[in-house]
Amino acid sequence: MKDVAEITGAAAIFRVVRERICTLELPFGAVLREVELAKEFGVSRTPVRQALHQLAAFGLVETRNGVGTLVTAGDPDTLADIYQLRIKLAGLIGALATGPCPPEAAGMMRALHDRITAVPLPPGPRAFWQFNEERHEIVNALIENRELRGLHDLYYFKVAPFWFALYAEAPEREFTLLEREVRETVFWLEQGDMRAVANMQENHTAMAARRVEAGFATAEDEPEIAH
Amino acid sequence: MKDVAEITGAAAIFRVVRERICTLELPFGAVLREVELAKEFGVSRTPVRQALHQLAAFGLVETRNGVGTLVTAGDPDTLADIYQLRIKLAGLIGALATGPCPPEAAGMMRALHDRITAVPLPPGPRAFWQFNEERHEIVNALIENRELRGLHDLYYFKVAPFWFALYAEAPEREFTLLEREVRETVFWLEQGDMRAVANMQENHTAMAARRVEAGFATAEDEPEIAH
DNA sequence: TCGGGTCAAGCTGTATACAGGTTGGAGAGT
DNA sequence: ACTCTCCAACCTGTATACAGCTTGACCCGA
Repeated sequence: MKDVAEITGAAAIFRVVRERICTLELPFGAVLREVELAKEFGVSRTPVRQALHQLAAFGLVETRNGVGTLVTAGDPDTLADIYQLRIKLAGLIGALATGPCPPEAAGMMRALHDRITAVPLPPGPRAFWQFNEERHEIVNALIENRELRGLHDLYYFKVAPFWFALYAEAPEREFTLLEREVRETVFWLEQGDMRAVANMQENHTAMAARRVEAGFATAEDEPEIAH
Repeated sequence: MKDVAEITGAAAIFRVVRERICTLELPFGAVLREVELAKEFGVSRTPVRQALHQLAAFGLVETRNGVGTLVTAGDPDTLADIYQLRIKLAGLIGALATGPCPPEAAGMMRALHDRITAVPLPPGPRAFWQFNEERHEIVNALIENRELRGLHDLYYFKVAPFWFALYAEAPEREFTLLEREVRETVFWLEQGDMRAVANMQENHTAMAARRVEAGFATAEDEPEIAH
């Protein structure tokens, strides 16, 4: 009756809404109404509320009584805090790594790289997002410490909307950087050096942080639309 | 009508249940029933469910359909992962510290130390818990990075039940160690050295991890009750 | 005596009805 | 033309009713 891989109500809604936020399909400040989502997913408000509350607990949305659920717009300070921590978390991947990385990861990452280089330039935002999503999942699965794995995943989605916004500014630059990151990751995975993979993640995250913060600063200087 | 400091329904229930778990008032495997909590707090099941789902998202409880909500019993591997990460998070406090610590923190910690040394030995588990809770809150408030602050707080409650179990084994030892930790913290806070405070936190957390894991190992060796 | 099937009690998951809060606009007064 | 007031529409928060699942006890048969 149902799809094989279908997840139970609230979790599915959680994922879908999270992806919409991360891909800016729901931009900062967008309002989510429980009844609309309930209709869309064919359920009552109850599971929808569950998903939204969980998103709120993770800081991606903010619920206001009588108004709705708003996609959280990060101020520059918060953004800096998030990226600072995310960089350190990437470093911890190496610090908490005990052995060499499993060999199948290199193959998966190489397959991803092949698909990235095969795609006609420039790919659409959707393809760009999915490439990075896949990269993230492969790397994330390598983290042995379950708690760190959860945190690394959590903060990936927390910075994702800011990072994804860069693609609209400079698609070819961001795509080139993604290809480079995947290529370097393939190299170190084939060496089996988990520490190096982590260091590289740390570097690329730090670079992304600088680009995002620079973009944020210029965006702040621009006059507001319809002010 | 209501208490001044009263928090809105679900958040209050969340805190109360969390504290009960951390103080082992609700031991591992204990079942929570929504209707019971609803009666106790004088609300319907709805806010109770909200609180329990949030606790589940943080890994402190586990909800099973048709059964109830069970307090999560950590296996040794999970416990090791949690402590490993918590130690690293303590280290990050120093790594992300930018300036000297605010002077009022030293005064608060010293006042706490005075109360600890003034209490007749040995204090009850409740007093022991509250002393540590207060120590944690003072230190946690010093963390500048909001994200790290949230994580440090989260993992404090995640290891709390395991750590608190040590008190039943050796109250005087644990109390002495707590007094020592607070005393050392006062010293470094008065020096204004945030890095040193963080290093000390890291060391004390690592020591606690060893004691907890040792206690866990012996507990595993013992025959199960009513096996 | 033991093993298996059945069922009822009790729990969580979901849907719906109601209460409380917020907001934007209509309309009267200046 | 402007401002203030008020209110109706709409949204979330809460309570309650119903559906589905789990489990342990009871009972029957071998």
